[in-house]
This record gives sequence, structure tokens and C-alpha cells, in this order.
Amino acid sequence: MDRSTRPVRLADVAKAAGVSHGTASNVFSHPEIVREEVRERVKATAEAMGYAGPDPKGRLLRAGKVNAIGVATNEPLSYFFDDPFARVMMASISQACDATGAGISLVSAANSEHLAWNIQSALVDGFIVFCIEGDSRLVELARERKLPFVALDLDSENQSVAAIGVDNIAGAGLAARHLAELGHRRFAVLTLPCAEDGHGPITQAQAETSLYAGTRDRLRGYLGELSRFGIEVSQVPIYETVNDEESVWAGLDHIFAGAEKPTAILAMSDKMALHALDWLRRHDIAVPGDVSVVGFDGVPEGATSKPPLTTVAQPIAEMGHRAVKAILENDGASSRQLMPVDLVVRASSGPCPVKS
Amino acid sequence: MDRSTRPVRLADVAKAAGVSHGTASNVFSHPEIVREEVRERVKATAEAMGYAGPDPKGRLLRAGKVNAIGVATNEPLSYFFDDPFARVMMASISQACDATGAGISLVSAANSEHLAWNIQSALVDGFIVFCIEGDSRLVELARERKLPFVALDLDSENQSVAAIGVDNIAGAGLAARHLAELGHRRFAVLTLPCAEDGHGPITQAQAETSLYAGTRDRLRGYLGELSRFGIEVSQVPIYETVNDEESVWAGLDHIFAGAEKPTAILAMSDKMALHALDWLRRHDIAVPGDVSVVGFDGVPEGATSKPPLTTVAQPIAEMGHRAVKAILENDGASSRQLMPVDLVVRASSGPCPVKS
DNA sequence: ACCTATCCTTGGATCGATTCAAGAATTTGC
DNA sequence: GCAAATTCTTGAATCGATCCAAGGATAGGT
Repeated sequence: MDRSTRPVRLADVAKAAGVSHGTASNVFSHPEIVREEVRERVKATAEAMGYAGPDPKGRLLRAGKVNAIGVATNEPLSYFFDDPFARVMMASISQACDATGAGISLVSAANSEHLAWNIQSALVDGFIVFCIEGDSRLVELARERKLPFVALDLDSENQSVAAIGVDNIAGAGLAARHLAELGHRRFAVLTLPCAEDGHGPITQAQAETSLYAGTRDRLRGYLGELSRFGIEVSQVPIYETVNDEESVWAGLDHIFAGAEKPTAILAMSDKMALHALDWLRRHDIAVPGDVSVVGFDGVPEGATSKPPLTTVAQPIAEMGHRAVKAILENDGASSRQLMPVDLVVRASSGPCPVKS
Repeated sequence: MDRSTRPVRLADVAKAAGVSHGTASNVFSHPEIVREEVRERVKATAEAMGYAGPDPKGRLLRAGKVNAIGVATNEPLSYFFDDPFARVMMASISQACDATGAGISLVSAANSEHLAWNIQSALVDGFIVFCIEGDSRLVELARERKLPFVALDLDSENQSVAAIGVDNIAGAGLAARHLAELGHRRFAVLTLPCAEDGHGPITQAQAETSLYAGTRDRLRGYLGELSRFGIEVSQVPIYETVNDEESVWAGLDHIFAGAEKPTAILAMSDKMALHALDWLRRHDIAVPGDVSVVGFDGVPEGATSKPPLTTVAQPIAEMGHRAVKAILENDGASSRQLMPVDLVVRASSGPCPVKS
């Protein structure tokens, strides 16, 4: 009867040891209420039969709680370890989980079919959804599980979605004002994706119809503040990137190919800003001598880049902690929390160079 | 009957829709074999009752496969996102998982009681164990689950443990020889932990009794090669660190307090080596002018540090891929794979300065 | 009409454990 | 020595689904 693998069940052990499965269960889960002699006998039998201990699969069904929270994203799984923002966020999420003994399940999928299935079949007590690029489908799928749930980012227009995010408009405004006050008048904007996998130069109108509210809000924040300084925002080149080196560099190639070269670059993520610094260094453009760069996020890499990056810092650690708290406490209140952002001025921004 | 939450079961939906639970199950799992009219009716009923779809908990028990692999460590969960080596390894593990559609469960625990429980109750199809610091208890617990299993590191003496690791002795030897060939004769070694939470200066004899075979082997590799160059290894200061900035800096404080200052530092991890570079810069000690530093691991940060770090690179990506493959294929063969290491010479090592 | 083939639907068995009310065995009290 | 109290043990019920053999209904062929 020994097929390739032999699944020894608790019941098998019980029978072999001559006790009921109820008692056998107690041996493992409530050893103190089983007479020592019996306990030892059952344990010895289990050992002899190669029983690996109560299978969590069975226990789970009865207990109901998985004791793990799921973190879901649209990006490939490696996003959690590659992207600086995600990394910091995950570090704070994992601290909070450690404190409560909860585990973490990373959920993702390359294609959207898998995504649906992965979300639907994830064994978790709740979801934290990374919707950095605001995929509402992801949010929808997660909500359908009817588990405790919180989105990281207030992208969704749907006010009923519990979410933790930052004030993108105000944050972008801070960045724009900082540069404008330094005297800059010729700007360029590097955006996060507006459409699925879109990249290339776009118009303000196109950006306004962005699928992703986060991108849209940051852009509004930038342009709104700039126009307050009398800058003709329709002239500001806007280049859509997918937040990677290639598209950022392509964007800068494009932006600096024109006659009116900008003196200030607004980047919607630190990652983009850091790639931009690389590009500028390779093109012997001084930062902040010739061009100032301001990022968005406040990742630690920004503090040690060359030059250190001026950026709009999100309270990432605090957001992570709150997200975990929201899942674990699940007080039903689908709260939307708006966290404050902070302009961190470092060396990548400086006064506008005098006109040559 | 409506307690705080109402758990709607598939059976409830089936009854309400007037079909058997078997048919209801098919509506969700094999929609194509259910007559359309029935299918729609059941789906509508489910919707109306607030049924969230088949609960994976139930499905799991029947199906047996979780479709997730567990990655376990002794460190806090945030280790996966903070430590450079872990990050690179996790990135490659997650790539491999993405390719097969598997999820990742991070398992850890602050204290060892939790550890046991977390390992025992983790819902996974197999374990990859990060035993960078070679905790054999962790390995033991994971093996007891009798799931596919592979340790990252060949620490364990137990040859029956499936493991993927590098040739620590040979790798350390490469580093030592490189420096010796550059003319260095006064060395210092920064080790990974030898005992639980130990740190401070230790003797060679103490290090030889290290709990952790990885630490021991690297030390053997270092000292073995050095003695081949006629260096009196008993005079080489060995300082045990816990792989963080504080203990590395304390180690260097101690090492450089002596009269015979070393010209070459062998660090058992890149993380330590990078902290050492920071310390040296702060003390205005030129690298490699006054002191050469060689790390171990080959993390990407080493390529961009100041100066770029000479190191013994592990094929981290390849190891991650193989680990996942080993779990998913689980061909029973508890193989021990020894991966080759590679000396990567960058700017942190140079000729020994002429004696002053 | 009757028989057969097709297509759904049914209900029971199963996955692997936990829990609990009730019963058996042992000990204690008088 | 018998009833009561105590302590374990038992076996059935449950968790939430999937699977499968068997049966029912419908349609088509003659």
C-alpha cells in the first residue's frame, strides 16, 4: 500500500498506538491533558511511523486563522527586493509583523490571469496591496476576498477603499515650489506611468487622463505650483517613464535634445531621480550647478547618492506600520489615512544658474 | 443566527440556489460543465449572499498543494529586505518563483519558541532555509516537516541535509592569497559570529570551535593560505562581529589600537567590508593606500562603494534559482551542491605600502 | 413509444486535523 | 465496600471545499 510517498495521518498514528484520534490530537496540541504514559507511547509511535506532526493544512481549516498577511502587487515578485521604495516599505511591514508574530506572504503574478488566481487562492488573513501604479483591478480582486484589506496609496477614486497614502498634490507642490524659489524657470517632468506600459513624451492633457491617480495628482501638484509662479506650464516637457533606467535615460535624451534645456527636473520617484543623476553625470552636466533634480519618496539611497538627493519624503516606515495594524485590528472602519510628506533638501538642488 | 460575521459557505449558497453543493462547486471550479442557466443562478445567489468565492482554506485541504515556498531564517523578517546578501538572494529566488507562478512565504521569529511554531505551522510546499549563521536548530525544525527542503549554505556537518553553498575554504583562500601576493604581511580578520551573539576579539582556537561551519571554513581558508605564505597566523588578530556596523567599528577600533597595525583586512561578508570602508574613511586611512580590504559575497553595493570593493563573489543568482528548482522538482536526491566562487578585484585592494 | 446516448446533477466520501459532550476508568471519601 | 469526584479517553461532528460514481433528465434515432 506504500505508494511513492506515504502520507502518514494523525489517525494512522492513533490507530497504531491504540488510541483514538482525539487523544492523538491532544498529544500534540494539548500534551498536558494526556497521561504521560499514553503521551510517550503515541509520540514514540509517531516517530517510528515517520509522522511529521499535525499537518497545518488540516489544522488551518479548523482554526480559520492563517497567521500571515499577504502583500500583493502587480509587479513581479522581485519588485519587493529590487525597488528601493518597496524595500523600505517591506522592511517596515515586516517589523510590524515580527512584533506580532505574523508571517508574510508575497503575492504577485507576471500576467493578469495568474494574478487573479494568486489573489483568490492566497492563504492569508488579510491583504496589503501595493498599488504604486494604481491598478484598480488588483484592488478589486483583493476586496472580493472580503478579507481585511488596505491599499498603500490613495490612488483609487473609490472612497470606500481603505487606504493609506500621502498627499501627492501637496508633496509635488513642495518640490515644485522649492525649485521655483531657487529661481528655476525652465522645468521638465519625469512621470510614473500614466497608461499601461506607456512611455515617451506626453502632453499635459494626456497625463490628466492617466489611469493612475497618483501620477495624476503629483503632476497636478507640480504644474499647479509652477503656474502660481507664473510659469507657462504648457511649455513644460512631460516625459512618461516606467520607472526604470532605460526609460528615464530615454526621457532625458529626449528632453535635452531640444533647444530650451531645462535647469530643473521634477522626478516622480527617487528611483527615477537617481537614474537621472546617473544620466546627468555621464553627460557632464553638473548637479546642481547646471541642473537641479528633485525626487519623490525619500528612500535611503537618496542620502548617499552623488550628489545626495533633494526629495519629497514619505513617512514610509509609519505607513508600513499602520498598514499592518489596520489588517490585524481590522476595526471594520475602512479608514483612509492621508500621511504628511516632508521636503528633504539635500545637494541635488541649488539656485538656477545665471543665463548664459 | 447572524453572529458578528457571517461565514457564507459554498453549501449555503448551494442550498439557497436550490442545487447540490457538488454543482455549486462546479460553478466555480469547472464552470464549463454546468448548464448556463444553473450557473448564472448560482452565481447570482452567491453574489446576493455576499459569498466571496471558494475559500482557499477548504480547497487547500483537498488539493494538498499550497503553491508557495517558504523561506525561513533565524533573523527577524526585515532581514530579507535589509541585508544586501539576503536581498540579492531573495531577488533571484523570487524570479524563479515568478517563472513558475509560485508564491513566497517569509518565515521567521524573534524568539526561538515562535520559530518552532512558525516553521511547524507554515503553509508551504517546501522550505528554503537561510542558515547564513548556520543555526542547525532551524534546519532541524524544517526537516521535521518532511517537506522538500534545501539549506542555503553547507554549514551543516550533516551530509544528509540537502544544501546549496559555496566552497568557503577555497573562497577565503582566494582572498587571502590575493592580498598576500600584493605583498601584505600584517593581516586582520573580521569574522561572522562564531557563537550565539558573540562578538569581540577571539583566538584562533576559539574560532575553530565555532558553532557555525561557514565561519569556521572561511577562517580556515584565510589562515591556511596565509600560513602558506609564511605568515605567522597565530599573530593575526581575529575579531568576531555580528555583521553590523556597530560591531565592525568596535572591531576596527580594537584592531587599530594596537602597535602593529594591519595593512590588510579580510572581512567575511561584504556588509562588514563596507562598514569597514566607512570606518577607515572616517579615520582618514587611505584604501587601498594604507590598508586593503577584501570582502566576501559579491553584493551589488560593492561595485559602487568608495572605493569599489574587492571581494569573493558567490553566484548568488544561480544559487537562488537552483534552490527553487530543488524545492519544486524535489527529485528526492538530497543533493549537496558546491558552487564555485570568484575573486572580483576592484579598487579596495592594492599593493602593501612600503614599510614606514 | 421505446431504447440509447448525452449531458447534468446529486450526494456521499475524502482531505487532516480540532473540539466537545458523554462515557469509562481510576481515585477519593466516608 | 459503595457512591461521588476526578481524570482521561472516546467517537461523532465540524471546518470548507473537491471529486467521483451513479442516477435522472432530456433529446435523438428508429
